Amino acid sequence: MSTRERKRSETQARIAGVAARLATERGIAATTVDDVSAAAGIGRATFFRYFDSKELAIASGLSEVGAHVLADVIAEMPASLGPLDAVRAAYARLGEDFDALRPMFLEQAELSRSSSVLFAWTLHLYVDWETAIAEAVEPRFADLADDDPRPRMIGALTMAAARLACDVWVADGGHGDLPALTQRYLAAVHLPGRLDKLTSRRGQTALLRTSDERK
Amino acid sequence: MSTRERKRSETQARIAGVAARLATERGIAATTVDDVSAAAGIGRATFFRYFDSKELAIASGLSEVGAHVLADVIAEMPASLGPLDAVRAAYARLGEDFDALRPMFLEQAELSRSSSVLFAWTLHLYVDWETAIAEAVEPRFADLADDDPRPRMIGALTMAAARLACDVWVADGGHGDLPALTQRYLAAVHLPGRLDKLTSRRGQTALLRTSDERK
DNA sequence: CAGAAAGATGAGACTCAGTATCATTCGACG
DNA sequence: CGTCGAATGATACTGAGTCTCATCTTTCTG
Repeated sequence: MSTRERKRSETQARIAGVAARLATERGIAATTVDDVSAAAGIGRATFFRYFDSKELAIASGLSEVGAHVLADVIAEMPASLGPLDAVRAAYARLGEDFDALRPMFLEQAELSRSSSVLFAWTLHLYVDWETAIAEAVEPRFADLADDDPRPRMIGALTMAAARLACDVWVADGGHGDLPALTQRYLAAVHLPGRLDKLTSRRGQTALLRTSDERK
Repeated sequence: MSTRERKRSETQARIAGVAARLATERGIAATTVDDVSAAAGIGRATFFRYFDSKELAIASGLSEVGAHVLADVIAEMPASLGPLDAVRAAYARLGEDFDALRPMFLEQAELSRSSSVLFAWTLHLYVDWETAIAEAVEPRFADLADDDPRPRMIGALTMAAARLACDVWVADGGHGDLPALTQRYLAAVHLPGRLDKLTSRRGQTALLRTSDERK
């Protein structure tokens, strides 16, 4: 990793961290980009070179536990597990360390739902997670066709389940057992083997078939 | 309905419609709130009394075909259908008239994905749809407990499937058959026939206990 | 190693989204 | 009518997000 790349990712992480901390401390509205930039030791213009919006930086900082960690944990799961089981196991694994993170996690979850602008950006971030999950489970599919929708389906459905579990947990004031709740919601997600039909209609990637055939 | 209420909803619809039209014609960035307000015959301040953000107004206008229509169609489906089947049938029903709407729908779908800000607000709107779907399918559950998550689960999972189908369709340039695509994605969504109960620390909440079939 | 090339940064100016205030107007209702 | 409360429009203000340009840093190349 070159010096340039390392500095860049360090700066990005620092901005996100500062943004999340300030937003947690004083609220989103009271946290200006100037504040974050100054606290992160960068210029205002540089801030926007790293994040498209203030909210995205905050949401990104709030979800450091998110996409990459989850993707890495998924990758570490036994190869014998199927895609869905691997995601469930990864969430279970993350849940083991949850107690220590609970207060922080609750605070951040409440923050991300406190402003509709921030919530919108959080949802936007979830789509990135979906993609990360999709990529992480890809190796667990045998005979995966190009543009096979199943990985993304896994990503989207499990994220939806995890989000709902988190919603319920937050609505309950964070008193419940989020990891267990998440497991139960995830248990409700199933991809039937039938989905194979989706991708192998006439032996090719039927879902994306297509303009060429029609023309 | 009083004059005041009628005018209010008329104004709201007019703003959303104008916002969507202008954004479609000239792009989002080139569409200012002043433009929309002027074209809608209202003042700038009034605009923000109806919508929290420019993007929300546009997204709202783009999705008139959305939540309410879908919810109404779900409600019209035969009572014999279970929640999931009702949603699938509703999408199928909407798909029947799709050919006429296809160009407009594609244009709007591409627009909503053209800007990450607008996309974030679109995702935010999808959550409203999830809620609308959840409410629409509620009557199709027997023995529905308070705070039963199954309706929201139906909403979230079907919206995720529909969104992915739309993504794939848009990525393909809108050449494919979106209604059929949506049906295939929706077919991949299942709530298993028998699920565990959720025990929360706060008490016991029936959760995901039975199949989605109405009994 | 020196200098060029490519990239990252900061400063400042600018547009426009979003908020707050206040006077005015409009609809509901007696 | 006349009054009250809600809706509106004008205005001013803060801050997000964009753009340009000069400067500095890393990397490439001879």
